[in-house]
Amino acid sequence: MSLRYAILGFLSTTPATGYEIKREFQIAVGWSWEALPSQIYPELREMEHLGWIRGKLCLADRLNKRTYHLTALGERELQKWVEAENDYPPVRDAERIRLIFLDKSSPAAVRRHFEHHRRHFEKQLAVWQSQRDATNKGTHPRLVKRLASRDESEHEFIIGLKQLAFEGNVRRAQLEIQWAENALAWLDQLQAKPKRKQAVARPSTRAVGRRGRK
Amino acid sequence: MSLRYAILGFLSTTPATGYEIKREFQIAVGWSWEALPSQIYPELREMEHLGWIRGKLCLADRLNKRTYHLTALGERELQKWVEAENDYPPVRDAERIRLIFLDKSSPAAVRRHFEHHRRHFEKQLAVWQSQRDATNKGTHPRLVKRLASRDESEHEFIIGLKQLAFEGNVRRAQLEIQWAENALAWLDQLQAKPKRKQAVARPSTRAVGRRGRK
DNA sequence: CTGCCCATGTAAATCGTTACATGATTAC
DNA sequence: GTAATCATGTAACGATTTACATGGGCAG
Repeated sequence: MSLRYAILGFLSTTPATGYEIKREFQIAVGWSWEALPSQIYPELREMEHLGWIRGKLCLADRLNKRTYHLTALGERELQKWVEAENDYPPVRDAERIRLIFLDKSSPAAVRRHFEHHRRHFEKQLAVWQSQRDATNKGTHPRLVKRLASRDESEHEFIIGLKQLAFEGNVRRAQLEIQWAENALAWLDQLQAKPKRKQAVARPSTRAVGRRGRK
Repeated sequence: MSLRYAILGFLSTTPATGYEIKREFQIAVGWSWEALPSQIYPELREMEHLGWIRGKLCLADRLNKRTYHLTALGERELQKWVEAENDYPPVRDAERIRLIFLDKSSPAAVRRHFEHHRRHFEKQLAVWQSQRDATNKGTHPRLVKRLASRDESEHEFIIGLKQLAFEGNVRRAQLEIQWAENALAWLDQLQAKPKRKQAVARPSTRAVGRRGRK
């Protein structure tokens, strides 16, 4: 049911069409909720039916374009939801399951696993960083729009919350990259001295924390 | 479709009944895949039908108890899956959506949000730490079982992978706790000097990294 | 006039949750 | 005997993905 509120939040900054929502929600990262048009359009209909949003047909464009905006009820419902205690989803991590049972595979296969992991989070990091930086510089377009309708005295608070959100996302991606690099270093070490019983190399608990990024 | 392989991996260490699988998969964290009996039992049936596992009725207990073990085909299918490139799930983070749109709420409501976040990950941390520690000390029961059937020369590799997995989970939980504490410190600062325009407190990018844990 | 982006959907299938159901065994 | 735990499910619902469908506007 979170998709509903993610859309509602999006519309609380500015009215938008289903297509515009689709664009933000389809970009793999950046927004914190991904969804496809086949879910978005029915959800918009449903919320209009509930009276949380209202859609206006833009005959000006002669396209079949509907721009939705929040109603007073929709605003209240959004407010209720954001203040409610968050319900954390169950842990489901296929990457970890794979890693744990890769112990019958070659080091090369394990290496591919970590390299893919690193690449994945490097891509995410780039997106989160650009959002964070735009937020810090005050050029984030959606943040700018949101500030426009609010009193100056509230700006510090509004900006601060976004900074925390994006900074947290950056940190998460950095952690995953560091972890993968630490794991790759461990593999290097294993392969370098393949048959020693002495001085066993274990993935060091300490080394993870150091910043060894190139 | 990952549930199938999570179960398969579980059974690759030791044969088990649906109920035993259910117990591990129901514990909120600890295992990296949560699932309920209503999903597990049908999945076992289906995999038996596919010939990946085989179930034996334990008449000894006079209970309707079926113990499943991997077939050679099942082992191959598991191996294929773990080596396949991981497919990362879409980003869906209700916590972040809430945070971003909490900007019309009171600082007290925002504080509750961060405190709940910290509590949630402190609980997770306790579980992951106990698993990591048991792995490091060599007392993790499932790891011990897995090592038993494998050649001594493989042990270092097998143990190392588990350590990496659990260490990564510990780090993730620690990151979330640090982040929440940093956020709470920012709130404190905001409320301490409520109306100054000078020396604006922003959620510092630097402070997150420091270790300020009690 | 072709291909791309705008713009909106529907239908079927899959994956996961919630609620309910049943009976046997074990500890008090 | 009665409550907890063992042990296995089924049915309905909800959320998400995949595949398919349609048509207008605009640039080359």
